[in-house]
Amino acid sequence: MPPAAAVRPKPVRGTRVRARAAVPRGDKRDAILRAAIRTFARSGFFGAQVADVARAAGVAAGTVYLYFRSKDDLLVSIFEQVMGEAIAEGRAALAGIADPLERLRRIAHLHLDRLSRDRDLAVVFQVELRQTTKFMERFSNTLLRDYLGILRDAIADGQAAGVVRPGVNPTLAAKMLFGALDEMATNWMLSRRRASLDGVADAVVDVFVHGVGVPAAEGRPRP
Amino acid sequence: MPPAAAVRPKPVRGTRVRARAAVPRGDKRDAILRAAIRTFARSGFFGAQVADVARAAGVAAGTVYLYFRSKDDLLVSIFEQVMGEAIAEGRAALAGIADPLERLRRIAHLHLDRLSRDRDLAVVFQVELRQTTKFMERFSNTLLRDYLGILRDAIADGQAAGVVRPGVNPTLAAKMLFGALDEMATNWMLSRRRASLDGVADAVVDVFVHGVGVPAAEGRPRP
Amino acid sequence: MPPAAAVRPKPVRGTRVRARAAVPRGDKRDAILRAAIRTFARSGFFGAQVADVARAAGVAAGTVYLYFRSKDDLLVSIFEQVMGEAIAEGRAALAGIADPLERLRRIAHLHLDRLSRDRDLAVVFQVELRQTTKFMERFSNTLLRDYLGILRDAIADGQAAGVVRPGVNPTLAAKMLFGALDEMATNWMLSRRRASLDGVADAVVDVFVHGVGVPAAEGRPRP
Amino acid sequence: MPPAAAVRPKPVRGTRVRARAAVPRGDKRDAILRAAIRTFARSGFFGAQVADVARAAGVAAGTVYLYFRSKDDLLVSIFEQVMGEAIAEGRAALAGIADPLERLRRIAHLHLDRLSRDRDLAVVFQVELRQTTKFMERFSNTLLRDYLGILRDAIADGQAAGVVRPGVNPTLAAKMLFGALDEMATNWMLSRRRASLDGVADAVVDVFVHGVGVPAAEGRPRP
DNA sequence: AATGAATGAGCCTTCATTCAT
DNA sequence: TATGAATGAAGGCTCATTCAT
Repeated sequence: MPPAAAVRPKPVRGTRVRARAAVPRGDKRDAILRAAIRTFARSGFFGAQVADVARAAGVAAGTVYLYFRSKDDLLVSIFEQVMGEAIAEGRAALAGIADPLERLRRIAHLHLDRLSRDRDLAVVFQVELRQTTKFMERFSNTLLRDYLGILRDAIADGQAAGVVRPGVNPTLAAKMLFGALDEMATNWMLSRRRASLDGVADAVVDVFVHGVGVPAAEGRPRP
Repeated sequence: MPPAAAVRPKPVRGTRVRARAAVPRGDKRDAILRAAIRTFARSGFFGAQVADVARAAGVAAGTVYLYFRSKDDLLVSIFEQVMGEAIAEGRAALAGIADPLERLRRIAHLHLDRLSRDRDLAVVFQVELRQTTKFMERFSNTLLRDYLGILRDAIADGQAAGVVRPGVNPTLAAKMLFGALDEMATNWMLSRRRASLDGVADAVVDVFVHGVGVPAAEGRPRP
Repeated sequence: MPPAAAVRPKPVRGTRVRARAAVPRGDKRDAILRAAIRTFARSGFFGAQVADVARAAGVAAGTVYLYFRSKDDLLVSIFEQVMGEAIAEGRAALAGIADPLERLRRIAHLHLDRLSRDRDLAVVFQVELRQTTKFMERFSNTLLRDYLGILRDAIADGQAAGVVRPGVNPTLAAKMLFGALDEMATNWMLSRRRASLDGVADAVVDVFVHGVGVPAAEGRPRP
Repeated sequence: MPPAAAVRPKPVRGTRVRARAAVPRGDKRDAILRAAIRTFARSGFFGAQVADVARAAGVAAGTVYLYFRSKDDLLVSIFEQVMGEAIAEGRAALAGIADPLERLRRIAHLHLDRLSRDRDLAVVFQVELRQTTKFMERFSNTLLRDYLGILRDAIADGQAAGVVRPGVNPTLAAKMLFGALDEMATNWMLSRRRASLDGVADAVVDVFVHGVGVPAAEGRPRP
């Protein structure tokens, strides 16, 4: 999906650029990050203690601070790490798709599939990452800016191609689609039942493209 | 043990108003609630201290606990109070409207108008109230359940009336519309510029009802 | 959030002692416990703050909670720790004594000697540990149950051995002796003068065994 | 029992020495005091709130302070009030009894009977009144000083009359008897079963006077 | 005399972060 | 690198006491 997404918040330690390859460079960092996702999802960001994350990662509390500057940094890093992967995955998936509406469909699928693959991650993204306006704004200025840009571009492309109504405001429509997908994700995450999100992406895009109204009769009162 | 001499910390309001009325009830409660909205919006729920809320309300810290059980209760009460008002307002506004699609349009307006009327309130509703799955679930089980129900019913009514496509899943469509409105609200709240939400409600409902696609010729490039 | 730079608050003790020993365990715990005895004795349990105890122990406030669950736990731990030592000491001291009355005499000595050895401890045991029925009951169900049992057994043994009147109820007599000793301890603890308890144990047991009355001629005025 | 016992802590209000008799002078004060006994017994002195006492007495919180200077004063007043009654009762009961040992027997009965008549009062006297060395000392310097004086005098009288062994230290013996009775009271108060204290007083005095030892054979080892 | 709403000082406890080893 | 014991600032909440009515 979005391109670069944020700057590495400056390497905390060991600047030696992986001196010897086989060494588990980042192995422990990953373990801690995964533990953080699990822990934040289960206890909430404020409810979770750094020591809990450390325990879940199988390291000592102090070790967390060898890889992350602070508890906040843990949350930010989750965001950046996951976004980085999502972007790469998104890029690859969208590579050969020219049809603007098909692109939207693909994006919707990627969005929901990725989150439904890992509920803990979904919790972190749908809830914990929105703790404060502080995070929200960061979130907004990276994920959303880029993500909405892609959606908007696809819609604008659709207008150029004549498959999207000229009267539609692409920016507003992009926000709508994002909001709709976001709500689906949140709803799924909160629901106890493991109802899959399969098919939801298609249905969302269908309504988004065709609307709920009856094509010809819209707005026309019943006789 | 004793709190010392204690100087009257300056009367909170005009005390002599309304000679023998029974009004003071809830007066202070409201003041605290309003102060809480302001404070939570500015500092975040976790960042705000109960003492800050009290100060903003012009009362002593302990006074907050005469009206609310806990800091959490403050947040929950904001939610309930505002929701109560919104529901009442909504009911009244929707009373005479029979056309299902017109109902949706009204709801969208109410939704965005109410939040854009008070940015602090918007912050609390769009961010602080979603702090934790705990609140989220509460939120989901009251606001959303009812709210989505209203939207869903309008859509289903639309199907019965022949103005909404039979193929649309009313529940899913309701969530989409809510998600779209919610995203508009969040976006507005985060944006620095005071761009009004005027007109947005209509645009959202337009896309929701007609879709972004070109009516008859979707997928077919224009000549 | 962070605790600031934090200057080492001065090392609590000689840190380099005992090159590679495994001793630090419990070292600090003991220091805190001793500090608690001192602090509770001087300020009373409710009057004392956990921070006072920490300061007296030369550690940070938070450190107390690494060794004890709560302020209450501090009091309970004093009780258990001291009782454990007292019981061990008592067992050893009573080991070779067969004569029931001599056992009572030894117990009385141990009881008063132990408390008079440490006035602060005496205050905690005679006053603070009886704060509430909650503690009282705990106290009663451990200390007293066992302690009274030992006294009662000695008295019953004395009956079997023919040195204690058959008409005496061993349980009641045991409580009386305990009450007498307890009162001596409390009295000593409250008295400003450092009058020693030496000799008191013997006097108490003497009255307990022989009574205050004139042996044969009780009630009959001397000629 | 003891004579004057403490000074009224200076009348809090209404110095008019009962202007018109029929007015419920002190009626409310008594109600509050009784409520305090009940409340302190159930929740402990520190656990009980002044508001609880007020509620139990059927008055407003502020009213308590019209009759008592502070929460502490409530406890002290219970002590003084009850002691006053006990003293009067004791005086009357002991009036015509010349025999020193019989006096002791009477005192023991009065002591235990009074407490066993009202369990809440017993709790307050056996536990709550010993909260702190502060109260303990006050307790010691009034109740105990006077009470022990009476016991000691009786014992000394007994020596003069030849019914008490000359070797006995009257002061020490008095403390022993008090300690024994006190322990009986505490034990009874803590025990769940409502076993009466009837008969206990006689048994205590019996052991106190005759000792537990076998008269002739005391100290003489079995052959 | 009585009320009870309001006060605000005080305290236990938590937990992110550090640092000697 | 890793550890985890120690730190200490911070804050929600209680409750004895006051005082305007």
